Amino acid sequence: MVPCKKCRTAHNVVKAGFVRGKQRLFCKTCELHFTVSLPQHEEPKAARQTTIVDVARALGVAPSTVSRALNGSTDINSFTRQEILRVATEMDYRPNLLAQSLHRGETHTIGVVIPDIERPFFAGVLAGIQKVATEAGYRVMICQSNESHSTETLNVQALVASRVDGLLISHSKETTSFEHIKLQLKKGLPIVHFDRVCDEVDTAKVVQEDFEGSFALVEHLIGQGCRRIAVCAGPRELLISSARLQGYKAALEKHGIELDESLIYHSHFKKGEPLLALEKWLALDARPDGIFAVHYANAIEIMVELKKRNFQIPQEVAIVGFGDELIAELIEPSLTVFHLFPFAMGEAAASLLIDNIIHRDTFMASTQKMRGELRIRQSSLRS
Amino acid sequence: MVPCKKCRTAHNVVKAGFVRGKQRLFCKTCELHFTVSLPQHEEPKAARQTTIVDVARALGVAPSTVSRALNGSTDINSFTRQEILRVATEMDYRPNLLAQSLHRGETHTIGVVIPDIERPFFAGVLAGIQKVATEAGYRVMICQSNESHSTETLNVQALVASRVDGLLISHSKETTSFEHIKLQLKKGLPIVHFDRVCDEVDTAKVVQEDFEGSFALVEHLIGQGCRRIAVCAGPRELLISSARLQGYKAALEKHGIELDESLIYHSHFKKGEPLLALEKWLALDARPDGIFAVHYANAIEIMVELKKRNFQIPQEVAIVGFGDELIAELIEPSLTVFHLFPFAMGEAAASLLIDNIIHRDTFMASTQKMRGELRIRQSSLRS
DNA sequence: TTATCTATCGAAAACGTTTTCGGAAACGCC
DNA sequence: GGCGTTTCCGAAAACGTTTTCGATAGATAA
Repeated sequence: MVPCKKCRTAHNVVKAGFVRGKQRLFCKTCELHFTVSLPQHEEPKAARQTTIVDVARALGVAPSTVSRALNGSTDINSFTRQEILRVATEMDYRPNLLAQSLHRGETHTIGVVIPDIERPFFAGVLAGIQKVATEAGYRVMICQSNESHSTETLNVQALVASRVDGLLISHSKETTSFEHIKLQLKKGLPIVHFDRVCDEVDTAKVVQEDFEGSFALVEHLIGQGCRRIAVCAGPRELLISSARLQGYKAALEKHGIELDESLIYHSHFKKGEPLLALEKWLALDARPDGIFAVHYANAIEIMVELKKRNFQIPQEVAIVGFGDELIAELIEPSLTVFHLFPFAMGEAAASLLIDNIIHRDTFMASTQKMRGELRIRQSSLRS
Repeated sequence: MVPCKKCRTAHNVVKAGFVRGKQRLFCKTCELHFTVSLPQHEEPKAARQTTIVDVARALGVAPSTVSRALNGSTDINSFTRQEILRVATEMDYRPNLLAQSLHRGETHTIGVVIPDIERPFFAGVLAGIQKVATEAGYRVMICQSNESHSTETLNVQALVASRVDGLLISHSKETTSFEHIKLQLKKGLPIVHFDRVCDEVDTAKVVQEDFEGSFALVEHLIGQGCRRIAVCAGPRELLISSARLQGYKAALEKHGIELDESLIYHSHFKKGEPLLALEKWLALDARPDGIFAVHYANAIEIMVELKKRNFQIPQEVAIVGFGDELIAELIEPSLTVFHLFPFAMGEAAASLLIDNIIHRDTFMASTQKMRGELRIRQSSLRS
């Protein structure tokens, strides 16, 4: 019935069970097992991208020769090269980056993990990263941790699985353990921290003037006559929070103002939270005459609430915040801030990372501090 | 001197030139060319990721068997599977996504092209895209066109070169030719447009209520007694601009207000530009008593300028804008807007795309319109 | 027994590159 | 003409998977 695939005759072919739903046969002459494949209505095979092999075949040369022509190797006749390049463009050849990456062991892609892409600060950083990366021929893959430690860990794993050449990360505020970072670092993955860095590992870092900025803001408040300055601090776990709190304390100390723990409130950058702090402060016998929020958004929230309650700003309470956005300038009164340059931070971080990737062995981890600017506006100017 | 690589004797070996800097030799007995490679101080070979082959070797099975165990094939003994899984986790095996993608011809990655990541609207869309994509097991690669047509084209090419499985795109305002899109579409790449769509091609689209929202805003102004309503329109080239302008015109027409071309100004969403429009309008004999900006940021700019000049808002001039941000709520007077839901738009677009990718042949392109909301605030409320 | 069947596995091809190594031919020089 | 040289190119391996196809052993049915 069914002819053997080898001897083409059917007289010694017997059935031999089933495999994966198909009838199996055995030719006793050839001692060959085989299955009958139905004529299989041949698919029109959606037009593939042309490959190096296609180009080679079209010219009657070897794939390796085409590769040589494309990659500017010297080991090739210039006429041959020109012909190959001509045909390649003619056939609209585009190298398959996957195959290239697989072979070369590098993807020319960098991974970025940020807490929240919707925060203007991080969006700005991203834009800076994109710019530098693109110019250097790198692609960018972005993940959001949504301020969750477990998501952050998953993000890192996903990026590593995609074989990114390096990692840029700003930790979630939940993150207190850095095993996921240490693991990759041990495997040799270049990693650069920015903004919310981690001091447990030896990576290059880009940070803000957290201490200096806070110091400047608080000193400015003192200069305006404030003596009871409350602070809406950040999550205790974050390094940037404590650095900013240190700046606050240092400014007080310099000017001989005693620290009052009841004026310190640790928030989590969450909406509504600063109002709890405010409630607490307003209930004090001695109310604060100045408020410093380590996140400008918190400052704005507090200011809006104070305005609602008819407080005079800055006369009764002066307000300043860390970080800046258009809104801080447009709100009334406009908010005194320590202005940051997120775009520049992104550029710096990406530059460091790419440096680290390229000079993997000689690269020395360093910490770069981005300049910020004290921008004095109406919310604190008592003159 | 130097022994032949084959016969191991040196007595018939002669020099035969140089290749790539290395001495070349020829053994006349074996008729063999070969080069002498210096003992090459063996590199310690930076610890590779463990592969499927490593796992296979550790267990004495074939790589295909390991693959089967990992992929839940039925063609494997359950004990074997367990052993393989055990050893795989023990050796911390992670599949190489590059190799998988190369083989399967799909990357489980989607590409996104947006004009500007720093615009809160697009950041919101991105967040929505990320959420849906991640849940569906897709990674996201983002590019910015910076409102440049050529950059946009390069972005698309780069993403295609990275072999993304599909494309989400919101066009730059420069883009009037869509050849780069048509080309990829012809090659069978699933593409979904959002916000700034293009009606020349048959793709699935997600749009805002551009017409309806504008209509509602302008009708609201009319309801507040405005009769000379100026419009700060968008770039002529963008579909969303003309849709919004149509909404404006339709509202006027419905209420029997004659269209006055001198009240229409086409801006490019650029900072400072709306002020030129304002200048023009204030120079008119009959000044506008209402202003509609098709971009809320323009509305805010205009409002800030009018306040500087001591205009009464909304009494002398009422202002409304398309789109929303926290700043619109906090500025004084707060701005009446047509509120959008960028996150939801991102979710919808990503869902459509993934649908398109999975059901490539049966997928039918459709246009989905996102609901918006008229949010009436102080800048237009005269009562 | 013998013919068939099932369960389980390995070998090898394939995905699209790049790179290594050697072969063929032509060239130069005594 | 013999020797050393250079130029240009092809074959094949490698990157890490998945998939196809056939092989084998034991089980079952005839």
